[in-house]
Amino acid sequence: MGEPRSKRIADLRDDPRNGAWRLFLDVMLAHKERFSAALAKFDLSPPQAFLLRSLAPGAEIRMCHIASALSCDASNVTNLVDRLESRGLIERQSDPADRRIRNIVLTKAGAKLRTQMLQEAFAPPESLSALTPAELSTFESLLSRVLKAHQASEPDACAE
Amino acid sequence: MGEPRSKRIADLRDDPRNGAWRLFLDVMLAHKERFSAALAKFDLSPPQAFLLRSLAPGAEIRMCHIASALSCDASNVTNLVDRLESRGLIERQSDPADRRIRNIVLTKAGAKLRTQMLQEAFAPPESLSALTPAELSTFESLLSRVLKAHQASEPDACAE
DNA sequence: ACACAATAGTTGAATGTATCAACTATCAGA
DNA sequence: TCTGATAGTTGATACATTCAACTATTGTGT
Repeated sequence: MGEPRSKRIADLRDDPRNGAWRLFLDVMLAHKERFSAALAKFDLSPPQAFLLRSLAPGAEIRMCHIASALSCDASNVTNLVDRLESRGLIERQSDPADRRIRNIVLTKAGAKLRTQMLQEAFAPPESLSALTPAELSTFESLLSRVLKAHQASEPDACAE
Repeated sequence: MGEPRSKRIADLRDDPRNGAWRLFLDVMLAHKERFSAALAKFDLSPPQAFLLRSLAPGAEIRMCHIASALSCDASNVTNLVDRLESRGLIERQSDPADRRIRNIVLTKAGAKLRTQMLQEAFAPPESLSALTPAELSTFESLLSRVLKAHQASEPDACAE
């Protein structure tokens, strides 16, 4: 029990990942306002927007995969899908091979709204222009490696 | 009206910021689960956690500044502060110089819980270790410049 | 002083999010 | 065929979020 507390604090301070992650979260927070404002034009909430983002046009995706992509409960997905389906943006389709499964697909209107919404709400922020094209490329490659490292450590929550 | 649609799409595809921002959001999404799980131990919701994070121990901060830091409505801050105060984690203090203002401060219990919570829920993810210390330093500096560029373009919402 | 606008914060209503437990239906394997 | 796992829904509950309307207070211009 020499100096456990100050040692622990020093360790945390010295972790070179700390500052990077703190800045990551701050950048995230900084863009919440622009994001919400852009979504308001489409009458979409953030979770609804992320759900739409996860739907590739022309592709079908199971609800349990949406839950895993959004890291949320299955019943939450039921709720979100209900709202978007009632607006005619998506559709539930039954899977002929497994009748438990409901495949979600974009409607024509949904695909159109999704494209516009992605361009406005998910567009890169102006502040990214502070980086040169070379720096952007570096930034992208670093993020890509972080994401891959995460995916390698964490298997998909959904079975199959 | 030569080829407006394909030109627009090509422009978007060519924007070097696009891939970087998409990856940024994917990294954010990827860590939602770990974040929520860590917060569950403290019975805190994400907004409550970000509110606590914005409170420096020993410092006082106005509610309108919290609203601006969290990019949310003032009445939402009232709501969040109510909950945290009822748990004894923070306190409202009146400002002697301006009686409209309520300054928020951490209680002793709040400061303790905040420290533990920051270390678990806001700790850098393991996936950041995929980067070398030199790369982490680059990553941090790039994020810092993006954040600064944002702050330069957007003045604080709160007066003063 | 006075009227007036701006600011800080609260309240109540309305809607959406999120989780949990309990449930139905379906599939897959011993 | 029994059993357990999986996909999804439902209802209950709590919290988040915004809006409009409101009180209280401060600052400004005349």
